[in-house]
Amino acid sequence: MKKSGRPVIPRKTIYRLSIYLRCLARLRENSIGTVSSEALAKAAGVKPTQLRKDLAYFGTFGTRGLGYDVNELSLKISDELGTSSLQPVILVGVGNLGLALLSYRGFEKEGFEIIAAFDAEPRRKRDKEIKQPILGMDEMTSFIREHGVKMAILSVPAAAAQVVANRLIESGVMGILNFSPIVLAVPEDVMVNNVNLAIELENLSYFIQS
Amino acid sequence: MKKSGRPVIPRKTIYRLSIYLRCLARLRENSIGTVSSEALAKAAGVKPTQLRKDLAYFGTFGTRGLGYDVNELSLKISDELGTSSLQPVILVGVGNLGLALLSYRGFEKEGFEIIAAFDAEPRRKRDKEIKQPILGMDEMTSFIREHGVKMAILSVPAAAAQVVANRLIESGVMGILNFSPIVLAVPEDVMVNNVNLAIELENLSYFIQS
DNA sequence: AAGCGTTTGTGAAAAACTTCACATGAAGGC
DNA sequence: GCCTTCATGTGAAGTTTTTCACAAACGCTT
Repeated sequence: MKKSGRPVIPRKTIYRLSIYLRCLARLRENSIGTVSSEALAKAAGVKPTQLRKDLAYFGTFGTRGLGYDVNELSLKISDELGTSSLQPVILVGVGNLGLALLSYRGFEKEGFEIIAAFDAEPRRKRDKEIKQPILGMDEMTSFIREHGVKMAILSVPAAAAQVVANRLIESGVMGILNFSPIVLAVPEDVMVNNVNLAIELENLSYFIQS
Repeated sequence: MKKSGRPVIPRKTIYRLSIYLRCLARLRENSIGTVSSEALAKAAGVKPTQLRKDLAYFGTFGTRGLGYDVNELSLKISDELGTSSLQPVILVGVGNLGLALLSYRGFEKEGFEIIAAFDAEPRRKRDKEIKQPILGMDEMTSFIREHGVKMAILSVPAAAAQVVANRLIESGVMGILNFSPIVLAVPEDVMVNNVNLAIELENLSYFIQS
């Protein structure tokens, strides 16, 4: 049975919807009420037709001859992305990077909250004051189940990544933002997004040489 | 006129080459001398045919019936990516995230070195000891020129990102790894890779809901 | 030295994604 | 109320990327 009449929205489109949403937020801050696909596309770094195609996947919101209502479009994209409700996230691996992510005040504004962190040495001295509790790995599974956590940020060393990922998935986590420099093996229904800084740099360096 | 006989290698392929390189490194650590496209592809999370197509863009290195020599293939990919030589990188914006990146001991191993950081308040008290100098923004341009810096990591607040990017580009930077949550407007010959954590999370959350 | 099993390399097909071209609809002036 | 102007929405065309299918080539065994 097909799940209602909705078309499958391509992964790349979803990615761009997030970008549009941020551009729209800036327009709102500047009290701009209406925007054309041309202007919004420029702000997002894409072509106008692409923006319109992206939106067409889940509705038609524009007014011909005029453009899009900034507030309305924000709402519709937010709705589509399911960003309307605050999602609880946990972080595993409180090293340098993990600690920085914990202190990063940019998530809440965007609809996410890191509600707890886990580390093999939870009581290790850390330079920085943070508000989230740092718990031991043995408490992880029960915490995930109790709080219905569905997403995790993984910033443990490479050697531990797969083991920890397995435990996360067993406990009910469905999405992992992976900062470890290895490719995780996961079941099909689990989603992994990789952020690998060395690869990004390597990538840059290749293209600026040519 | 076509620029020598070399085909243009797609961006995505370059990205995957970096991944293959890391998988090969792990095989080497385990003293594995030969690997089939099937095994390597599995480790990298891609299909075997894709791996072979990717390699075919710049040569043929395998032995039919046997597979690839791990050392040789590592070398060839490294060569292609131009990762053989250490690249100097600067970081701009020493906030939470910037500081974490400075402390991150994963770049050198991969052929990059953050040789200096810049901040509007270079003398601000920071909790952590780091080895790189933190300089003022007024010293940035001369530093870039003197050291022939071609790549920069941008981790300043959104409001400052475009202005700083402009200055980086004027000074000679050709590649920017952008952590600010805005889309930078840059000339065609300048390459920007965006890393936006909120978008990655949003992306995850969308796909685990369906 | 020939045959067998295995794995690469690659043209061709398929799928995914982007861009084009233009008809359609809405707002505002005359 | 009609006409002009503007910008959306969308089928079709184009491009890029992935996957398929299979011939060619190598090592190993006999």
